Amino acid sequence: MSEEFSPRAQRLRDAGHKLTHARLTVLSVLEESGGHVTSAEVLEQVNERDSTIGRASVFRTLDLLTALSIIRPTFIHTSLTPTYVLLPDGHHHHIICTNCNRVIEFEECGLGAMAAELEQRLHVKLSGHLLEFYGLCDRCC
Amino acid sequence: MSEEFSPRAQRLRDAGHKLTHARLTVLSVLEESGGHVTSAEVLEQVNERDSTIGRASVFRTLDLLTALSIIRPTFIHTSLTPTYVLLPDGHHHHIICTNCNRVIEFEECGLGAMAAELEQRLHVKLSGHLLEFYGLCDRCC
DNA sequence: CACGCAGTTGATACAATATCTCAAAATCAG
DNA sequence: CTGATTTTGAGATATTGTATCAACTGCGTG
Ligand SMILES: [Zn+2]
Ligand SMILES: [Zn+2]
Ligand SMILES: [Zn+2]
Ligand SMILES: [Zn+2]
Repeated sequence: MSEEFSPRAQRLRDAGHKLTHARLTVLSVLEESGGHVTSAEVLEQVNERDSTIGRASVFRTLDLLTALSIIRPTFIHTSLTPTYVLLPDGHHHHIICTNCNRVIEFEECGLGAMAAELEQRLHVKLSGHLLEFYGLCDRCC
Repeated sequence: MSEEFSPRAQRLRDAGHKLTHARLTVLSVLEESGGHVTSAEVLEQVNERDSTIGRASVFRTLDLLTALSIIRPTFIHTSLTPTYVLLPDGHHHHIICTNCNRVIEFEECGLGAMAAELEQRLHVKLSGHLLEFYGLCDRCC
């Protein structure tokens, strides 16, 4: 009986990567976070669960998950630390307040048609997208 | 007779900021770059034009321009350096190849209606957006 | 279920990148 | 021009990510 892995872990394996303890730990931290976590927060959470996992592996895993379009780094406020979001169905959408840096997520998106058109016209194969609006939130208007 | 400034410089002034030499230099570097420049590239270009401008001011200006939705940092490959793009009419769109990290820009976007709907429903005031697709480019398919 | 190899790891030193501090300078309204 | 205020620049410092490489591990094979 083969062990059960999360769908995202399966995607890692299907892409030819090993399901190591370090990778599974990083992935579970990301999955249990509310989204928009910085690398420092991921490092801290990973360390809480298993302090033997090295920093380098955490960064390597974040890069790997990014390459597989499982997560995506975005810049909210400082240019120094990106925050990572999961791309649950391949996409993610939010509004960033340019005054208070609050992030408002929203779900709906009608970008399927645009993606299909781009794929055909530019001969690319798209696996996800991120849509960010900037402006002032209701508190800052 | 008042000096002429670029529309983006005017936006800075209108928002209550001074049009200093450092800020105008950073802005002109960004405007003359092709877009997708890293902070290191901006620093280098600024330094070429006026080596007396300090690093701190360049970073401060990048943050300020970001807050005003004049530019936007995005993450292309390494997690270490964001690249900045101008938001010419408030928006920018590109496709990032998750294999070779090539960036393909495209112009068309039908997000005006979505922006209007979000403004009304969430009581926000939007000033721009960034749309990123991820996938494989034509060379990597 | 042991074997073995390629992929992966972790410790540490290192590199790259951004922020802080504060006296001095520059902007710009009046 | 003058003065109130914002902004600057140098460099030390903090933060964040990478390189190196011997040791280890996942996992296919038999
Ligand atoms: Zn706000
Ligand atoms: Zn979407
Ligand atoms: Zn490519
Ligand atoms: Zn657009």
